Amino acid sequence: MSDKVHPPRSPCPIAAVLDVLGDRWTLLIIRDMMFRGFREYGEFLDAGEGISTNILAERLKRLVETGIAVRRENPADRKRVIYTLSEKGIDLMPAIFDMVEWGNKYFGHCQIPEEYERAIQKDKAGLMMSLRQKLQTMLNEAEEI
Amino acid sequence: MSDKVHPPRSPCPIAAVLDVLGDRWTLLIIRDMMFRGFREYGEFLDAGEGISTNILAERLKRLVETGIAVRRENPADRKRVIYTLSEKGIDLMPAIFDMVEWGNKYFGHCQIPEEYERAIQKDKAGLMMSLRQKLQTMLNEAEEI
DNA sequence: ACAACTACTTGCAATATGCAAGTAGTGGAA
DNA sequence: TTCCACTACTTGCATATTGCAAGTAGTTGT
Repeated sequence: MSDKVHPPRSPCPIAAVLDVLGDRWTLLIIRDMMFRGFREYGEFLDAGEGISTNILAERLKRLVETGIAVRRENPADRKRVIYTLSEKGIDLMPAIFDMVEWGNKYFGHCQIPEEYERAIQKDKAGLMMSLRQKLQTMLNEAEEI
Repeated sequence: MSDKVHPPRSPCPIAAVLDVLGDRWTLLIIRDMMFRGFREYGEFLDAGEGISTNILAERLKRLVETGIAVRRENPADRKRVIYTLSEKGIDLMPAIFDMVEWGNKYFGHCQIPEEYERAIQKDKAGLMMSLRQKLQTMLNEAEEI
């Protein structure tokens, strides 16, 4: 996960996914974009996971380079930079939901709120649909700027 | 991803998942167990991804420690060690399928065979069910030893 | 004009990884 | 029974990546 290129990987989708998401931080940033609505550098930094500034900057750059996130400068307030999930990023939702469910099942010490768990079990597709819509809206707003 | 413990993470399932899977190799080993039926150290080593021996050994140990895989020595041929996915490991299947689909959609250079893709689109649940059964059988056989 | 804010960079020490080589316990053939 | 190959690892060391602390640059509000 640096600027350097890794040794070439096999032409397998999983290997390709790992080239982008296979580190300790990237998916947490995506999580904060997807579930917590975070959009700014400072928000990601204070997300409570203790990521350091250089790593955050590098990962955000990479997310943009790989087309998972979009970076916009706000002309109305040019000191703020907005990061939003792209379509490609939003499409990670099923995989991330599955990971949440797996983690929730097997790691007792870190579970999502029970009401949220019930909501998933009751209508996962619906939940995902409305979240997707929300993220799509955020993306469109970002594009308008 | 070493023997040392990382800085503590937030109590979020995603963070917990990343503590186990958040590196460049672990998921590839799981993939080989899940889709290719690999079970031995030597098979993983020659899987074509270029993992080095020390990393492979460390990751296998970690997979066992975290209960994702099971390690058995075969009394009939004591130089062979068999690694098999546990229930917990098998339960990663939905997430991995989703990642495969995502990677397949967005990384043109590394797609799964088209017939396989069609099979997924046609009857994903059925595919997963039969694969799960197969892995369950492998796990049971390993337990019998 | 200045202080605070936001998004980064930079330098360096601590960790983790990759590579090459070596070890230990079988098992099978001679 | 001896020896060679095989399998699953370990070890040592160079290189790469990360974490931490500090610093910089552009912007905004006062």
